[in-house]
Amino acid sequence: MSNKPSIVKGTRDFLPDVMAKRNHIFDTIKQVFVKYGFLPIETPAMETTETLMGKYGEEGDRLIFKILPRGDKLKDGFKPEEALRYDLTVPFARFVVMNQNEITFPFKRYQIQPVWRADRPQKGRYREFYQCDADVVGSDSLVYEVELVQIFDEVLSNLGLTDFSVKINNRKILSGIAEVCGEADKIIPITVAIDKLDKIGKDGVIKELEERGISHKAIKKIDPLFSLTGSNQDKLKTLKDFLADSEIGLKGIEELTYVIDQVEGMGLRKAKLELEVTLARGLNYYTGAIFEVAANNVKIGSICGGGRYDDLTALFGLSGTSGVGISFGADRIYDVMSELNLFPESALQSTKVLFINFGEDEQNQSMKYAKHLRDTGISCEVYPSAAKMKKQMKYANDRSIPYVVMIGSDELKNGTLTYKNMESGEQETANINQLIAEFNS
RNA sequence: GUGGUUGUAGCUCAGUUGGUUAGAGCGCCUGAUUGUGGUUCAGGAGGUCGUCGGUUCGAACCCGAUCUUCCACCCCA
Repeated sequence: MSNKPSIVKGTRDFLPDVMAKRNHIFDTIKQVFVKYGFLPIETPAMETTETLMGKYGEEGDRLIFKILPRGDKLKDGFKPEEALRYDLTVPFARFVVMNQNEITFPFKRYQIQPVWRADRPQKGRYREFYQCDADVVGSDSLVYEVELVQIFDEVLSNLGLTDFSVKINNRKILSGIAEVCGEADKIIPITVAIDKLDKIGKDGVIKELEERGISHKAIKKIDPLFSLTGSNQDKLKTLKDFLADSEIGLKGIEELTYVIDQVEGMGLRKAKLELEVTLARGLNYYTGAIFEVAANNVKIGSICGGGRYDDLTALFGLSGTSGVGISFGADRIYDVMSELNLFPESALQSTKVLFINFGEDEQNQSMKYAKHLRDTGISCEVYPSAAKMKKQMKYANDRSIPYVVMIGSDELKNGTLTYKNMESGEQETANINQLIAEFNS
């Protein structure tokens, strides 16, 4: 009856060498979040279905993992009351409403936890994956949009990415476009269609707009937006003329102009900031800025996303608290970094020294020295038995431990130790204090 | 959710029209080396061919179901 064990579709085990690299990503992100004044929180893996349902568009509900009810409730029509969280933003909105009296606004929080989607897996698309979110609620200041773009730039530059684009747009501009075309009520179908410009091209988008019942007159009006070119400033100018009759559209232009001017004024390290009118994103709670980050030259979906949402907490009974936030897709960033070979060697090392075990007396001496090394902050371990030396050396080699220390009968007698550099193969004899001095130099 | 694709040793993959005992490279284990890993040499172990069922004298190969992988939609990190 011992069937081969299996793992749930779209999920993964992480081995130590993979974890070292994943932690490198998480640590880098966390460090930047902290530097910008964000505070950590966590929320439960499960939320009530009521909290989650209806927040992610029609498609979103389908992708939420529902938890089967238990006991008698199971008979009662299979109505799930609990579900695994689909992202970190909606649970955060719920969190803010419930804890509004304990937190200080503007509240800046970061959160690094897994989320689950009942999707069909593909490369770079998992059913369990981590999001690393930073959000601010309680302020509609555009200062935060500027800072969030800087955070994208700083994190990804620190991770070693050199070629990536931060795409920015504004939902108000999309509303303005729909308004100017006389199809104000069709903003969702319009944005969903033009979002695909990259993928299906201009003709494909036009076809899709037709299928979605947009008038030919409106399509003709939208047409020039498909071939928007030039610098961000050029695009802003063209859009401003295009949206001249739309109050909301002009408001979007004004916001976007501020953010772009500020960011460009201060400069970015590696990121390219690109205004992209066709950037829409599926989440329909966005109301202002919309962000997406793409790694150029790697064929994978977006690696980060984000935007401003004015009404999200209102859904849970707290109005007047605008929020804006971003999310790093750690799993996709991992895939990109693997493909580009960007993980540093140093992300792999753990134990620095292995004590070779030659017998009981030698082991006792090694344990004393190991404690000594650990007290000075050097990570080390003692091989647990007097196995063949070849086996012990191989263990050090396989674990990429850079030094081994040998204490045999001679060293025991003389109060010395022999240490070997595993990379160069050189070895020397010293006493414990000299060894510590060597490692700390 | 729709359509397609993949599965053979720990890993990457061969495997002829269905025909004895299913192979290679790498990795692993043992020895050459009783105080020296990574290199070299010699030897060895390891497979219910994803799973279940069917066709056949006979199935890794043909058929069906199922799971998994990847891809295109949908959507998204």
